[in-house]
Order: sequence, then C-alpha cells, then structure tokens
Amino acid sequence: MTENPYRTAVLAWYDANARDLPWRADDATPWSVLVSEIMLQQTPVVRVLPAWKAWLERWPTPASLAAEPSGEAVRMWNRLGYPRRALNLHACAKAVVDRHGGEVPRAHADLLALPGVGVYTAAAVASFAFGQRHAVLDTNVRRVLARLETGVEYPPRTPGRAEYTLAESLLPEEPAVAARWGVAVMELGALVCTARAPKCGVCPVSDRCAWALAGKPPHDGPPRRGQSYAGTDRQVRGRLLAVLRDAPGPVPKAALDAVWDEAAQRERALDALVADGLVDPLETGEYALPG
DNA sequence: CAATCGTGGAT
DNA sequence: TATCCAAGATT
Repeated sequence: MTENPYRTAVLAWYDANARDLPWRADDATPWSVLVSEIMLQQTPVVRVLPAWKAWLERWPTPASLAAEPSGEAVRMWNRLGYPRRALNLHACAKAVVDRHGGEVPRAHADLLALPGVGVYTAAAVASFAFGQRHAVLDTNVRRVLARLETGVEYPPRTPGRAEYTLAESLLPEEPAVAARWGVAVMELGALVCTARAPKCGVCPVSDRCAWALAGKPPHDGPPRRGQSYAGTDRQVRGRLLAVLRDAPGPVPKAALDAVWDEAAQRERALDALVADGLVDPLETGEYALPG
C-alpha cells in the first residue's frame, strides 16, 4: 500500500526532466491551477500556454472574471476548442464568489460541485494546488499504468473501478509525496510513455514495465477512435461561433448564414449554441455572444 | 452508457 | 491526405 518498487525512480526522473510549466511555478494560485486544468481538458499544453497567460493577466482572480459577462470569457477563449469550457470557467468564478468567498475551495467534494469540474479535475486541483492525496487519473496516467502494471498498450476507453483501485494502491502515504507522484506519472506519460512511439529507451521504469517485458504486444480490440470532424455539427458550431467571436458586437443573421450552405444543419447548430448558452439571440434579430 | 462537444499539430 | 491524438465533462 505504501511502497511500490519504482516510485523512487519515477520521482527522480521527474526531478530531472519536468517541464517548468507556469501553473507548476511557486507563484501559481489555486485559481490559476484550476484555469490550467480546465484549459488542458482534451487540449495540448503548447496551445494552452499562451491562452492561460492571457487569461490570468486579464482575470487574475475568480472575482475579476465573475464581474464580467460570460460572453467575454467565450471571446477570450478564442480557438482553444470546446468553448463551453469558457462558460464553465465563468460559472466556476461566479460559484467561487457566491459560495466560497472568492477563494477556490480545497475540498474535493466542493471542487467536484463546480461546473465543468469532474472527477479528474477535482483531484488534480486538490492535489496540485493544495498538496492533497488524491489519485489523479488522466489519460497519461491511465496509459502509463496500463503498460507498466497491466501489460497492455492502451487502457479501456473509460476508466473503471479497477483502474482507480490500482491508482490508489500506488499512491504514496504522505500527501505532499502523493501530489508529486501524481504529476510525475502524468509527466512521464506526456513526455516518454506517449500514445504513439513511446520512448522506452529513456524510460526510468522500462525494466519493470509489464508491457515492455511482454514484447510490447499491440493493442487488440476495437479501434480506439472514430471521430471525424469535417461536415459535422461541431464544425458548423465552430464556424458560427467564430463569426461572433471575431465581430466587435452583434451580427445580423445573414453573417451566420454565410458560413454553411445546408440550412437545416446550420439552424440546428445555431439552436444548439443558443441552448448551450454560447450564443444570445437578440430581440432585433441579431445574434451576439451572451451577456 | 454511448454520443456529443473544437481545434490544430504530428505522423 | 487521412487518421490519430491532446491534463475530460456532461447528458
């Protein structure tokens, strides 16, 4: 429970190889960590970096963001993707101000209750920002554990009970060490134990990796993905929202109609954006980012 | 529980 | 060029 044979090797590797990402710096705040975690959901670090800096320069505290209309958050989000995350972050800011006196809560349950914060993100903030002992099971950690412990190339599509049990069993007792262990494994997955072309030659634990020792058997089972993008509602939504983001104010419907030929799909996408709160239909017939 | 939700870089 | 993938959450 308290010891695993490669813990020291992974921690030492992290000490020597960790990227100095700004949300890991000493001056990072719980708010800046929360912002990073929301932005990093399904989004590469290199694209998050500039967005994170700009966001925190403008809104260094939850209160500063909560004081602005949600549409400003959507505009600031720019092309990071999954723009409902901008809405979530804005709602997080308001919830933090309303329910927690303007301070990001430290309790896992309170974090979990924030919009857009799921099991992973709650654990990540509790661990990285507050030094608590939680299993942080993101895509990197899941892949590392799948290979190292289970001996398969990729974990299941969604984490199951067994994965949490395994992650818990590897967690060091000391909260501060557990927190460091979490980022270390995550970093190992991001830099070495990558999804494609893993760098087993420089891996600190390749000599006890179940998958490597088994001869790196390829993933068997159904293909892991299937999301095409061209022609989907998501693409249409992206185009519609881009028009509103790039305009200084409300736009006529004609401007939105111009981005997609097929009217039915276009209307469906626009309705969905309105339903999601990402677009505000005005009385004038124009459309705008939400107030 | 499977589908949905953006975007862009790498292979 | 097409596919894969990136610190997931929500319904």
